[in-house]
Amino acid sequence: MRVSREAAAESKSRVVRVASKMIRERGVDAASIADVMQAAGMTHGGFYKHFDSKSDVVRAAVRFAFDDVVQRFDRRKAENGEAAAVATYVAEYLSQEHIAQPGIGCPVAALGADAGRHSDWLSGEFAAGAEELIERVSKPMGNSSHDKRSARAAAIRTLTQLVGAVVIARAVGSGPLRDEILAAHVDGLSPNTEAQFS
Amino acid sequence: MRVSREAAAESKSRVVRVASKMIRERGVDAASIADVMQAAGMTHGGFYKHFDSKSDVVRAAVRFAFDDVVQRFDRRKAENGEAAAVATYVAEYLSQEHIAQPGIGCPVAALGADAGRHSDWLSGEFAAGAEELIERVSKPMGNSSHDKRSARAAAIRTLTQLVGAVVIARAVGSGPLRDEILAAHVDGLSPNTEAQFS
DNA sequence: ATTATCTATAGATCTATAGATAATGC
DNA sequence: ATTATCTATAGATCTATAGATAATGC
Repeated sequence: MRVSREAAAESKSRVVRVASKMIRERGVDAASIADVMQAAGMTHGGFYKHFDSKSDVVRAAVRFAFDDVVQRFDRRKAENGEAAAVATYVAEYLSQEHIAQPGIGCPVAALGADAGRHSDWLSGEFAAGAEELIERVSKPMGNSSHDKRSARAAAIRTLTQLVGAVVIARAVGSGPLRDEILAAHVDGLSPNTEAQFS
Repeated sequence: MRVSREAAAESKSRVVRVASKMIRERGVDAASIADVMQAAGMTHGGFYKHFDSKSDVVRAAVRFAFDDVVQRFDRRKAENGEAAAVATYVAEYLSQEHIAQPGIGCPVAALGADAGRHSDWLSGEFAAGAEELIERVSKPMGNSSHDKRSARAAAIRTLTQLVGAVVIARAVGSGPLRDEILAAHVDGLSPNTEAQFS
């Protein structure tokens, strides 16, 4: 059952999309090739015409996740400006919706620990993705050379705080503690950061 | 080859200790019972006289990890007081040693994402562990009723920031970005928090 | 003729159980 | 007699490969 080149390319990108969601939901190890391929509407034997190994699709899936997040940010920025894009990013990041839907959420919060364990072949994607996020969050914070340095450090702290908040909020399960964690950040995230945005 | 009750109890706690380290290093899924038992000096068949299932030992291993962290903190507190204990906790948390040794480090940074995925049977341990950490970090921050509430929120923000910093530092692999992330926190972690400590 | 996909399977690994063994503890 | 540990294995699952099939694209 051969299909056209176009359809084959669509198949491959569908596998990446499905893998990206399933891996963020279940983790790298628990997302099996057979499950991914089934969710993509194919049998698992066909997988190896598109990818050399599972690592290959995991890397592609992580890159897809970062691209998705970054493109969403850039769309916001084009519409409402940088400061508003950052504010929206933060608000959505700390929302119950994001907590409940890791499959379409931040790859760092969902897979950061997995990347630390597979750093030999996976951390490259995370270094690149983190760099793109740092640049975007730091830009509206400062312009002079000194400002740029401290803005970069502040952006890093904002991002680590967001990631930590979502990781812990998910880890403790649904309940008052989760809500308290989210509220502590929505109300009081990085006072220095907010000041610089205003 | 039966052993004494005492020796059997020691075997069980050795399995928990070994499991706690291996699970933090490899993640819940990748730490197999056979590997844990072998590292504990036993064959894997013996496992099921001590535990009903893998979930059982994972829960025990997570609780052991939290106990370890909390006891270390409380020892410091008894020696040097609460404020110093928090400061040391933060400094050690953000150290290269902690990044390099997840097996003996914070269970939230190592396993928070795993807990989010297995929230039905694992998040209870994380909720309890996180609560203990929040109490300890918030105590030196405020005493009056209003102070207590805001101190608790500040403690939560400190903990999420630490967890996020270590998760991302591990995820990006060793290199300048990792060092920059750690430096951004060692230099400038939670200015509001530091102010309240001084 | 090439190749995207499918069927089938090899080889490894993982959780869990069954039954044997041998030392403890009543 | 009880039981902690070991040996052996069942049953499931996972990555990867081999070969067949059928539609594309030269």
